[in-house]
Order: sequence, then structure tokens, then C-alpha cells
Amino acid sequence: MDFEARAGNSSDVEVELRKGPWAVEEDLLLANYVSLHGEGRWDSVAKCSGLRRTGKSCRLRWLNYLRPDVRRGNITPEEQLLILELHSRWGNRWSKIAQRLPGRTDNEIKNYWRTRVQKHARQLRCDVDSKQFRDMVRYMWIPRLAETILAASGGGREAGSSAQQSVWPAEEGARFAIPPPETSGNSNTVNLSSESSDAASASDYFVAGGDVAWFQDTAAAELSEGWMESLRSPGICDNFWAQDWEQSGWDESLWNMEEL
DNA sequence: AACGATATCAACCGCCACAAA
DNA sequence: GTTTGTGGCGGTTGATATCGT
Repeated sequence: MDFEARAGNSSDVEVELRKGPWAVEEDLLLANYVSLHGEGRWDSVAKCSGLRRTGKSCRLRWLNYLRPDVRRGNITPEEQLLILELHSRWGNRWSKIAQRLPGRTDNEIKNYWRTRVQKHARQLRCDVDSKQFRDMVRYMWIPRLAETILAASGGGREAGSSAQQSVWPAEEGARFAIPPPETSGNSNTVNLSSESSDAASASDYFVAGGDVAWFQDTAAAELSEGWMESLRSPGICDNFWAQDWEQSGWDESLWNMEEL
């Protein structure tokens, strides 16, 4: 455990500040203190609780780990979908994004983005902030995730069937293909209107499944606003698919995202 | 089994905004 | 109007775990 000398004024006894991982006793101290006095005033928490930590450190530990409603474990496909969509709208506004994912912390979402999403950008040899990558996320990754969610919930049609397996409303207009989860060589077509039309809520694509309560409650409301609207922008999909992905080598790596 | 490479995640750092003095 | 303290945010780092050879 590292310690750091704390500069105090003449009335303060110089205190050594702890740094690094939190010990169980520290967690208990902090949790007890917050349960008694509530959140906020983190500098007071640090000083009055007996913890030799900074207020910032106490706040961070509470928000990211000790808070009762913090949600742990893998990011679900539904959450991934929401993160991708919200990031495409807001950029690196992690705390804002985290507010829309109950129990998830900005730190967790930021880590997810840096480790998983940016990894793919690197694999594709493009900048994560580039339009090319953003379009890939919006028009390939997000639909694939939606497809995965649909399939997992049992709402998807039989894989490999001749029928269109669509997570989008079948409308006339722009058309693009989503390769199936297994590399069977089939393409599942998706139709999108290139004209603005009556927007179906994103929840429409998931309600058939069953285990979608969370999505309907939280994510769908978000997605129905920006996601669907942008997809309906005239010509936007056409431009994306007009690019020569095959020649750029993208198509090869795009569908190797097994973790999707 | 050992070692290096890579992924993951908790925690820290610096900057900024805001409020109080 | 200026200074100072505090909290919040995003970027970065370092320790540990996991994977591949």
C-alpha cells in the first residue's frame, strides 16, 4: 500500500494518505459512514470517517463499487446496444451515458468502450472517431447486436430460413444485408425506408422475445429517438453501403467479431 | 510448466465548473 | 471581481488475470 504525505497547515497534524486498492476495512468504514450520513460532502467523509483517503477517492470508491445498486458482471447485449447508440449520439460523455444504464458506472462503460470497441477500431485500422468507424457501428454492429438480442429472446425467425430475418420494419427503400450469426454464407436482408415515415419504436423489434423488460423500459425509449431517426435520413444507408468495403479489407475483419 | 502478450478493470490524475468566502 | 475549496468528469495508468505459444 502506498502512502503519500499530506501537506497540512500549521494546525493540522500531517497525515499520511493511503493510495491504491481499498482494503476490506476501508470499505466497511466508508459504507458505514455513508449509510449513517448519506452521500455527498466527500471531503468531510474523508476527514471524519477515519479513512486516510482523499474525498475524491472516497467518492469514486462509493460510486464505482460500494453503492448498493451498482450492477456487476458482463455487459449484456442490450446494454452494449444502448452504449453504442448513446455514444454515437453523445460521444465520450460517459457519465451521461451511464445515467441511462441503471447500475452501471461511467468508469465501467468507459472501460468497455476502450477495451472492446476501440479494439475493433484498431483491428479495422481506423480511428475510433472516424466517420467510417461510426458508420460501421451504426449500420453493422448495432443491427447485429439487435439481431443477437432478438435471437436470444426467441423472437427471431429460424436461422437460415429463406424468410427475411429482420430486426427492422420491412419497408421499401434503402436495403442492406446483415450476415447471419453463423457464417453460413446467407445474408439476411433488412429494409429501411429512405424516406421519413411513421417511425416504429425500437421496442417493436424486441417485444416478440419475452425477456426484454429491461430493454423496453430503458433502452427502447432512447433508441427510438435518435437511432431510428438517423437511419431514416435520406440516403444515409446508401452512402454507407456504397463504400467499397471489400477492397478496403473491412468486410473480412468485420464478421470476425465473435464476441458479438 | 514457463514465459510473454494481451485484456480487463480499479484507481489515480489533471482539468474544469461552480459556489462560497 | 477575485480567490479558494469542492465535486464531477474524462483520460490515463498500473496491477492482475487470462490466453497463447
